[in-house]
Amino acid sequence: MNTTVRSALPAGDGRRLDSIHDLFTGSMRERELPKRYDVLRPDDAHQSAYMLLTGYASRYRLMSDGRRLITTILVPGDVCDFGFLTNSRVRRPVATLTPCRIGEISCNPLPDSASWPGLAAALLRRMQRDDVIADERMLTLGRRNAVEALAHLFCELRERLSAVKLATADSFALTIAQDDMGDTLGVTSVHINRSLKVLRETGLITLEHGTLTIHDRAALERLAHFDPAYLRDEQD
Amino acid sequence: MNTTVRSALPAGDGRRLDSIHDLFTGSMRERELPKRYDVLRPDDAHQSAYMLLTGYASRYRLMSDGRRLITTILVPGDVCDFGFLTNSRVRRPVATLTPCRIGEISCNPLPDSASWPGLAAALLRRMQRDDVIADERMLTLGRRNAVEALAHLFCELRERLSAVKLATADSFALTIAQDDMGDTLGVTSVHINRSLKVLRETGLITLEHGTLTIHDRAALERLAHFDPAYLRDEQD
DNA sequence: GGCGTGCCCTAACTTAGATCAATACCGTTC
DNA sequence: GAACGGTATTGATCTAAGTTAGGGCACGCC
Repeated sequence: MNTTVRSALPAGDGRRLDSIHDLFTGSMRERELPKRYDVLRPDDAHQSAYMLLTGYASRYRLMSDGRRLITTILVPGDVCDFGFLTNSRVRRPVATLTPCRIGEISCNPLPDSASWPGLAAALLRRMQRDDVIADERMLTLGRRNAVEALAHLFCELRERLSAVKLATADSFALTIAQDDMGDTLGVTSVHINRSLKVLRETGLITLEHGTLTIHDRAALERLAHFDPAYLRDEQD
Repeated sequence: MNTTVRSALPAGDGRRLDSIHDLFTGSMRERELPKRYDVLRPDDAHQSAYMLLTGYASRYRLMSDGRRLITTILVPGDVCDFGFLTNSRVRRPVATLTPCRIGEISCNPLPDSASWPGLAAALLRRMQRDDVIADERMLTLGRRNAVEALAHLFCELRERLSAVKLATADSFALTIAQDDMGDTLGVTSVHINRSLKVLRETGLITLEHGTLTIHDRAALERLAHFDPAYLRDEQD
């Protein structure tokens, strides 16, 4: 159906499409993007589907007076936006936070959801996972203080990066600027800096040369009220 | 597919299923629920799909120490949760904020998405609409002050209720408690009360006997940085 | 080498919103 | 009609975070 996913794959292609990985690998074009590059601009048509391959990117919202909020931090393996599934215009801008590599597939010869139920289910699960991540972020924005917020962000990123083999039990590359962390957690970069100092002085973490090291993960998770359950892909 | 939507409708049913309305009307069972009733409890299986018919309900998140955030306010016509589309457990609790009437349809003989592409597309559009509403709420939580937040909430509710003929150009029934507004906007009910007073004293609104009246909608929208575009169902 | 630019870090002061506490105002129920 | 539970309202005080304004360091560029 043209409102969900367009025409079917060229017949005889023979590929299995049961996961998002299947969808991208093979047909995707890779691009290197600099820091602060706009991947999706509001009101543009969704021409392609994008997957982040390396680096950090963000979905964000701007206010007319310059206030900004990063609504989602994207890590490698994440689909930049699911708007390509409907024939809509871009509603949420997406931009890189660091230099990135992204994979792009054209929207036009997109496989039909009906003939690839496994893919449709995988897309649905991903969308719902994004939703619970968003809910958790809302809880942070509305009810956690800055130190808890930062702790929670670190726990969440570690967990998500760990799922794609980019984090160990206690460390990962964190190259996001403090300004961007501020816009993610709804505070100023000055206050991010202060809160970072608290976490450092409590001995919970160190952050240097773009690497975050967690010294006491249990304590950090307790401080953040972090429960990894919401990130687990329950494939029951 | 059992991970997306289960078995097909009994053959020969003959109904068209091109909208969410089609899905519910006919096969749904109606229930009257009191205020503060749990519609969906975390970790339960999704047995049914629910649509709110009258009243206000909420998706929310709790922290172990009692802090709460309402992540979504549901108005009549809204689907309580889309988790029923996958065979997952309830991840986000849903509860009524006022006495409500809801429509319930069993998950088991749910129509197959493949045979009802119009329905699948409608569901997808609804989910994406919820996402942009969530993003806008995040902007509120992270970057708007309490008066702006309240103004924005009122503008958004008016717009959404207006789409289902439950609001006029300048008024609608607002029976949500100040406590719940606080948990929606990430502030205390005391501060909601004070911000409400500001809006009243500025002459922008009155709120009495459960009815909100907007006296200067343009001014309220300007104050809130409200742009109704994100709510419009662009059916291009 | 000097200079700009983008981050990081810190301090001093201000403010939005939290907390605590008291009173008022319902609509129910006995 | 009294008693009660839930909600709204307001005041006084406190605090987390904002604002403003620096200085520092690393980098790429002319």
